[in-house]
Amino acid sequence: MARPRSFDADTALAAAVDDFWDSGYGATSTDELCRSTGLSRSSLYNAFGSKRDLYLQAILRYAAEKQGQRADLLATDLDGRALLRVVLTTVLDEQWGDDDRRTCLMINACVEVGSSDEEVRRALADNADDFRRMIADVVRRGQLDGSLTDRATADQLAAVLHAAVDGLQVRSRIDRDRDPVDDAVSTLLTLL
Amino acid sequence: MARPRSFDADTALAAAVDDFWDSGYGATSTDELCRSTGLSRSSLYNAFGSKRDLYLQAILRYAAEKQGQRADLLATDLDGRALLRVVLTTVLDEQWGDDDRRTCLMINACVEVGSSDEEVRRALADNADDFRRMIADVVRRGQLDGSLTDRATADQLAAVLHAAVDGLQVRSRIDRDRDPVDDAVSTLLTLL
DNA sequence: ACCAATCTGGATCGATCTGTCCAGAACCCG
DNA sequence: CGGGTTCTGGACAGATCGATCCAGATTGGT
Repeated sequence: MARPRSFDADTALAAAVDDFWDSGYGATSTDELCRSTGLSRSSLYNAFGSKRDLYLQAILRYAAEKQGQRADLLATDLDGRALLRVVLTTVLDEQWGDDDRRTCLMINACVEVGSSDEEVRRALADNADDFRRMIADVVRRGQLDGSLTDRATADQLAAVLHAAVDGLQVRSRIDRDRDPVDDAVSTLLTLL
Repeated sequence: MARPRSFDADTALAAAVDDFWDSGYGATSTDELCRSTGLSRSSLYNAFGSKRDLYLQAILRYAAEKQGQRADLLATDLDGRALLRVVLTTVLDEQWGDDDRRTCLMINACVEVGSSDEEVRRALADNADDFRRMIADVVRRGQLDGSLTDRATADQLAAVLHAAVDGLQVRSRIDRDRDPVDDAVSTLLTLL
């Protein structure tokens, strides 16, 4: 047909994810996106449409990757309580392992764009639902094996756990010491 | 001495708070700040220094106002559990009453600037500490009057509650229906 | 080998950004 | 009432923004 692309679109998208994750949507310039992806402006716009379209695709890619990681975690044979602790600490490990202690890109997007872009909002809501479903699966496992409370349904507990881990990520942005965050996870688990 | 100011600095600062709250630091232009405050560029820069300085002052003003509101809540004579529910729902009422369902300016600032500005970071951390202290006071009241669990210390429970309410605010940015958020508050209270 | 189609580099556009600067207006004090 | 000081409006500077456009390079199909 014609001249083929000299770059891999998904590799470029991965670089864009990192940019948006670092700086958010507004503060990431198209120049920076060209630099990090290695594409010229023409190629960038030709491949992804606009900065906003690229942002949406970056969010979808990030969400898909997260969903895969969650499936991996569920494949272990830990009891419910132990697995729940792994789930919570894994999220925080990722954040504290990063120099800038970035919050999950989804949280950043919730705060920055919120409901102002319906497609983005839907992507964020879908991802949040997936994450809560995964947490609910873990809680259900714990309720069945007796390691977690059944004073509330798995879905109800998952909503609380999801909120708590998101809030702890926000806190981790400004805390210097991780101990209080880990303590909060332990306290939360003692309540379950 | 000389010509006096033709505007009230705190009124202007209040307008700036609203701008930054609406759009964050980066997406709020100095033109918009001039428009909402009614000041010319000269007056704005003369009074507040720079956009970044104005942002810091806006955050400090917002934090001071929040701290006053918290003191008011503590002055009621509800039992600990009832007061805790009021505290949590008050935060969410404020958000859901807003058309854009803005998250607390402090959360926005945590996500957007994080630790990249040490003065801002300190202001955010101080405010978070204040809020947690207030929650701990409420929990302590509930532990003394027997309406709340003492399976963990008040400080430990406050850390969990603070994280949860922050996470629920993030969720509220993209949820269309408030019920799941209220349900999460109820579930959280059943665990205490 | 040549045509048609796509991709790419880079210049460029118009808008917008933060911050500065200066001339003149407004005021207090003596 | 006048002098010295501060405030104010608006023009301006210099940089950067997202997006477009076009000429030329590169390819597959015939």
